[in-house]
Amino acid sequence: MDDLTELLKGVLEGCVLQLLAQGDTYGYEIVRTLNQAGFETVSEGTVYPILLRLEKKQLVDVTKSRSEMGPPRKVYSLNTAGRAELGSFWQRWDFVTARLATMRED
Amino acid sequence: MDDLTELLKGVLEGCVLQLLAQGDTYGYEIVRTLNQAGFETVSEGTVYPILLRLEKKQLVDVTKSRSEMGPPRKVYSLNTAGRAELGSFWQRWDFVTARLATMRED
DNA sequence: TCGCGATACTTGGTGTTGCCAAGTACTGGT
DNA sequence: ACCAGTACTTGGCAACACCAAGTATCGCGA
Repeated sequence: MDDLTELLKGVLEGCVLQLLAQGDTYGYEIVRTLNQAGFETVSEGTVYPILLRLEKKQLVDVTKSRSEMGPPRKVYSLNTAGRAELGSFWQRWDFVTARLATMRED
Repeated sequence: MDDLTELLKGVLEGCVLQLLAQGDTYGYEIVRTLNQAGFETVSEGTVYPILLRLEKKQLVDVTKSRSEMGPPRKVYSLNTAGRAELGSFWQRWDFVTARLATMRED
């Protein structure tokens, strides 16, 4: 698959929100989940900035938790504002996909 | 509808390619077509750079044509490379939408 | 004839985003 | 002591949509 970079703008943040909605998790795991979900080239340098952004926008709560293997994890959990933002994301996504589907038909 | 800016990255160029695939046209008209297609806030400052980009990438052929109202138009027509790029765009788009649909289900 | 509005295109600067590379640091196994 | 795997950070880059302002052409009404 060709370069998806531009098409992923805004989308990856939505993906991370969606993953967090399915249960608390942390950066390193999110990277591997996204890789298995088909976004094979997404790496840590992409995901961690997203998480820092979500934190700054106060869409997530953060707790440190010890790990058996390696340094402590920053475990993220979606808060109320985060769930609202996720809803807004899907709304915007549906809007765009609908318009594109229409344009494609004509 | 909220701000779609980030979600439109890469998408608008695809839209322009798609419009050109449906017939030769020019910038000013493309803006209005996009506006009527639901992308109401897309303006000239967004569309013209896309057209210059397509021209630079040699995905379109350009011909000047006089207009009854106003200055001459730069009429764009999709060439072979442009049609290939459009196909590639839809392929990438389908890829992303499919992965997002899956992530949403789970 | 003078300006005004609609048409039509250009360009410089801005902010956001994904991406790459490099670095830091903790842990367990050999 | 070393190394691989785990886990997070950060600086710089390129691309894109967007805004604002500017330029230019034409037709029409005052």
